[in-house]
Amino acid sequence: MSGLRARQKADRHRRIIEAAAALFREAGYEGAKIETIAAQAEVSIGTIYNYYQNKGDILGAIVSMEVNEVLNAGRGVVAMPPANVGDALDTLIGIYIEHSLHYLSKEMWRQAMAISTQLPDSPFGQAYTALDRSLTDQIGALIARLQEVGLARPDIDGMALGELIFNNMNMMFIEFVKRDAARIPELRASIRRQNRILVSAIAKE
Amino acid sequence: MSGLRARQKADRHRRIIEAAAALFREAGYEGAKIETIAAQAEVSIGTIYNYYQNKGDILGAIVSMEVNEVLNAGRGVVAMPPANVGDALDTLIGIYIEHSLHYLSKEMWRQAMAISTQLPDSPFGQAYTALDRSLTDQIGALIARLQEVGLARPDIDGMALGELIFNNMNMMFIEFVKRDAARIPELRASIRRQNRILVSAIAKE
DNA sequence: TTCTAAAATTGAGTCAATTCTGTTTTTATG
DNA sequence: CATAAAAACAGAATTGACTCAATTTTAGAA
Repeated sequence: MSGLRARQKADRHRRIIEAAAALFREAGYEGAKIETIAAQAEVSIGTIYNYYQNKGDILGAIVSMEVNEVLNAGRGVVAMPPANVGDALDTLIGIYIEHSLHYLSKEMWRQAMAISTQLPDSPFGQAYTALDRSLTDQIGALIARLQEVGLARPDIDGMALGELIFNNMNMMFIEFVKRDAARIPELRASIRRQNRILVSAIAKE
Repeated sequence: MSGLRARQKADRHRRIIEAAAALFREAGYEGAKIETIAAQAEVSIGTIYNYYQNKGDILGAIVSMEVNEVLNAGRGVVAMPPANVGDALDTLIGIYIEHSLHYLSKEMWRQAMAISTQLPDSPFGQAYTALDRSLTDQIGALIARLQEVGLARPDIDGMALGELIFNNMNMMFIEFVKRDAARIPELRASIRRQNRILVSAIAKE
């Protein structure tokens, strides 16, 4: 029985997120004042803090939506991977990266990453760590799949390899969002170059 | 002719850093108020901001000292590496990690990392990126050294491999400082496990 | 020694996130 | 319905990083 209270709650959540997302994009995370978000969402400052522990958690909610979309898109690749290790990795990573700036600007990513290390125990901090874990697992699942279909050597520690690939990709992505001038094609090329070492070590000849 | 002014300047720098380092350790980065640092260092708030652009830059100065020490210690390993690829990497990385909590608490690391992604163009942001680069280069130099002495295959892209190893280590370290309960031996073991994949791919049989 | 411009210091004031407390709204109960 | 407890709201007050205009100190020329 979704009462009035529950409906109003969902509605306010939505309004706050929409107002924040718009403002973050327009004015940047730092430039967006809670006061303005509150006005835009037609709630008071106090209410925002009733819904989110701090400004970072609002951004966190937006980031989570983005990453979950990416994870969904990745499932397709794991289910039917391209027919060689190099392309399979490149395709999956490509999905992650190409998607990354859909809803979030680089500045928003920088803030999100910063908050997740700064406050690892806040709701968003924990959520972000979980999202990273999911991405790592998805890469691990791809490796496992490639081993199943006989494209990758079965004696490789798939889990460790998944972590290695994710960690490298993630660091490269962090450097990418840190430089506004950095471009996606160059990022992908760098990651491919590094993965080549791994690919040659694990692909069945 | 180091005049009075230059001497006072150096002295104030030192006092600010010492006061800040003590307070960051005691009260944590967030818990340390600029006001308190100023009082402890016997300068005014304004003076602190004359010496450092913001609170993060003070922490940055401390982090830089730490990392530079680590880089120095690493030089020895690169000059005379252990006689196989696995041990060589483990020794160098061991130096980095074992040193890491000498002056800096995990909380201080978290803040430093956060600031470096949040404000990549601030003095500290740029310095931090440069330090990462130096560490990457040092790992690259170790690989090159191992190739020279015939322990590693010469056809490997040493630069790309250095980045890969650093990026993975760094992400593992980030996760390490995010969890207060995480311990150094487990961190080293995880990194070793991941590097094993690489070692088997690049060591000359 | 005296004087002046440049450099450095000072701390009260500004700004924006977050907290806190009193008020209003909703729900459940008789 | 009436009402009391619980939940949510509002916005003024607090807090702490950072700024800036006024003041003090230093360097070095006359």
